[in-house]
Amino acid sequence: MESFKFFINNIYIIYEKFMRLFIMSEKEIPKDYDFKNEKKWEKKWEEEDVYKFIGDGTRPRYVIDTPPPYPTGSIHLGHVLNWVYIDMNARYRRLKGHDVLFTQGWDCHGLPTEVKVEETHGIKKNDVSRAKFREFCVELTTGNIAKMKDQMMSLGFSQDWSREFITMTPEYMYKTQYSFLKMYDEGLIYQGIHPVNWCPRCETAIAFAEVEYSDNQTNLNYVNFPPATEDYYDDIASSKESGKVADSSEEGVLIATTRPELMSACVAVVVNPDDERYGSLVGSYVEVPLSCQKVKIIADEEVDPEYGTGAVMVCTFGDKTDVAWVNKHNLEVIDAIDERGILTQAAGRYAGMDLETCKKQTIEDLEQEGYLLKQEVVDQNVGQCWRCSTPIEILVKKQWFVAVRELIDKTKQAAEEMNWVPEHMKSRMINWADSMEWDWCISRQRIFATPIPVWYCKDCGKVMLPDVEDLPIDPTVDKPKRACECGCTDFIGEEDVLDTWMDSSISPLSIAGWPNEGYMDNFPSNIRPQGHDIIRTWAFYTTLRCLALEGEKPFDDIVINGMVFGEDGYKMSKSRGNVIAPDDVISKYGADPLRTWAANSVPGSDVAFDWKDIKHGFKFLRKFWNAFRFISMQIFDGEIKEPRKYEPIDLWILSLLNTLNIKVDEAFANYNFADTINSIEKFIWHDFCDEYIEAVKYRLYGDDVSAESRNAAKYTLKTVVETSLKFLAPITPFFTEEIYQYFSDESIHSASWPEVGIIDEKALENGEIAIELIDEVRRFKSNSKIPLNAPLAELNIFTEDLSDVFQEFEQTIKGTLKIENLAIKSGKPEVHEKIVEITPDMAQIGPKFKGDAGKIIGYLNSTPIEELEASLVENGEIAIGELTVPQDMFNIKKDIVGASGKKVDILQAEDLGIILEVIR
RNA sequence: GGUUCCGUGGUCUAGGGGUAUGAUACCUCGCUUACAACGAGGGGAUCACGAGUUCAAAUCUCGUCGGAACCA
Repeated sequence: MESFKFFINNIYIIYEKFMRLFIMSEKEIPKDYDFKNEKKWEKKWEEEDVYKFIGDGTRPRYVIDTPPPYPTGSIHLGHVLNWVYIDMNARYRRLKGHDVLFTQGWDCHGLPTEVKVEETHGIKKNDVSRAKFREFCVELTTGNIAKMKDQMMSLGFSQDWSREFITMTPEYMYKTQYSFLKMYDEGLIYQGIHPVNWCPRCETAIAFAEVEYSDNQTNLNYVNFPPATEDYYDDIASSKESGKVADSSEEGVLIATTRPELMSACVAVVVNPDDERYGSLVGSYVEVPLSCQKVKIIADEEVDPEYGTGAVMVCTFGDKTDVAWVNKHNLEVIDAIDERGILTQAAGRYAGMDLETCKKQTIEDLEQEGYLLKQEVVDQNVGQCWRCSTPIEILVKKQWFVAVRELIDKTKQAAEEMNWVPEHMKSRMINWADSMEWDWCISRQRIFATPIPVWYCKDCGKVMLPDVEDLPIDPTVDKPKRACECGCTDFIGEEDVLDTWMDSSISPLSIAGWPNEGYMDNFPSNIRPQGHDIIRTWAFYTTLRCLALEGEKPFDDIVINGMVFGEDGYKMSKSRGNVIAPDDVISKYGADPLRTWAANSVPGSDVAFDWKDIKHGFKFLRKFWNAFRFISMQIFDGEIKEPRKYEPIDLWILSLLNTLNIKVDEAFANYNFADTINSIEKFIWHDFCDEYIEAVKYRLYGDDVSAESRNAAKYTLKTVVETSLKFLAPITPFFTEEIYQYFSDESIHSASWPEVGIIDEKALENGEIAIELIDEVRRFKSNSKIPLNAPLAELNIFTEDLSDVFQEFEQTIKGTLKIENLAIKSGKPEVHEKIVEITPDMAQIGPKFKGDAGKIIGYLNSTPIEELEASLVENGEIAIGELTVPQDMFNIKKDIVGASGKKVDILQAEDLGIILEVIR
């Protein structure tokens, strides 16, 4: 019976133990931080609508003009850098009590999507109807957006997705087309001709970025342009009609050209204004050989007098300088080449030839008719089509334009009014605005884009616009509601579409709800975050458009992020093969370490990706986790009250914590992101973990510690962790949420920025001194191979002026270092000091002795140290000739030599000016 | 070709008139009732080069060389 009772009893004890273990384990913190939990928090935030913009004006608004990326289907590290800045900013503002409008847009339209669709469906865009082709594009884009949205969420970006905007939707097209009509009405949009880069083989316009340059050699032809006789011509028409042709042998101006085949499109001859050879000829006329039009000789600094003859013919369009000259001097335009690279009727007898044949024939004719004087071989840099290497031509095409030049001054003014971070980025936009020579060509010969909302009357060609209430329209499908003024009811719909920058350059308006009433509440945006690569596009166009449409600058602050470089030091790009996918990083380390990498940078500076930075961020979070796990064993096991009395070391760490609060707050507000993460890291890792936790361990589990002191330690630990989590929350939202959930049911991202509590200057200063002393003794233990937790019999601190401080921290010093007897004494232990090094303190000596400073340095270097020491000991100064330098202008390093009878270790803490005597 | 920025231990970086901060890597030592993926210590930089201003230059000025981004 007894044994049964014993058995039952035992069972009960085991059961009880098991239950305690079970209950404990529920509360127990996992040994390692598991970043796979990120998914869990993502869901929680979404379900709780943590990022919803309220917009009722009860809280100050903070509106972010988020970049709408191009939906390629995957985000890259450049996006990560840009969006981490945005997200930190958004989260910081929410903590500070703002109602944050942070949404996400998608800039859908563009050539790459069209190309991709052609690839995947095995078609050319004209093989199917425009509607069908667009449908394919929308389908592809919709899928890509979904993928990128997922990736953004896995990075913890806190957009309010209920306000997402997509530029290919009818709602957005309405806004883009409305903006077109509004600017057209104000005369800021017009139709005109414009030079474009053209590949005659592919028969398509190509962007400057698609032009490849190649070096080769060609002939420079010296051609005589004889003087023109005024009455031979009617305007610039050929003199041939009158049958009178200038004499080829009569000396006019000798032109050097590599492109004689374009002579029929020659509209002027240009010389340098300072070129004495031609000074008297400027303003007079010469006749172009063969095609016989009369052209004027004009002057321009751009002409290099050293090249060729110093006289250049301008034609439509041999190269980019021709375009510049035609514009600048308002010259005629002659289309001599067609879209296939064939000479037109304008080329007279050469019409129908291809360029190469024409060139050959022209040279032959020039020679025969006595115009060609000389040929020489020169190096040439030819622009070629990147796909087929055909030399590109510059053709003129009818296009739609925004009258940029009318708005330049206003745009510059607006740029001046914005707060640029960093400041120097402003000059990029100002310089760009100043260099604007051509208006903004907004028409594109594509399909997947916002249609240009105009029709042309079939009879009179007049432009017909839709009514606003009918927008959005597709003029290739929809018809005008009215007849043309001329009575005609037949119209041709514009097939060209709008440049995609026409969509994205109204983002701050669109985000604000424009053009609906009330948009002014959310416009201008508080902040525009973007990369420096698109200052000349997105920042410039947005500013221009918001000024044109609503007469206001689009945003107050513009924060510029740098480019992301690969580990090889070059900008990340597929062609270079140095790309790291964000997903690779996330699957190995989680999103937070990637975010700390991005955060550890400053606006405007390019950032190199490096795995070791990711690992470093990961290690920091693990360190924080371990600290939390350690203190969790202390702070969750009973009631902790706000203490009435703190120990001095508590006041030290709390004062540091509150100083950090101010610093991080300012750093976030000023976009000094590297400052935020670095100062938090330094505080947590070194001040808190390495110093404070070590210094309070004895209070947590020592036997002879008062309940009051123990409680104060626990309360301080809890306060530091809970508070610093909030500083870190904008940077590492997942990690901080995970820990915060042990303190609160609420999300940390719904919390408020912590109040700044006590900052006790004296505690900061004295705590620093005490910590230094503790470090000194710990180093001693470490160097002497004494375990850090082994007791020391005696420590005597010899100090002249710090005895109060050490008295104050006596318990902490004793407890942390396990010292049995601690004494604070004045004077010195029975040892003596010897000066081993004297160096001048230039910060003092320089300003005082000026030109004589060199003498002092020389004297110190050339005089034996014993002599210097003797002088200092005797007089407290060193005399050098007529100069007298007091002791405090030197940095003096001393050694302690000899000791008393007792076996002691002597330590010097030079910075504190104290001597420690340790007895083991 | 133009505009803007940048050259600081092996690598990355802070600072921006008084010889230099931190990280990382490396070497040595140590398992300390959270963390060895940790802690302590150590070596390692004439701050790209040349000239100028100054008592004093990594720092200011000019030039040279090199790199990057954007634009043409």
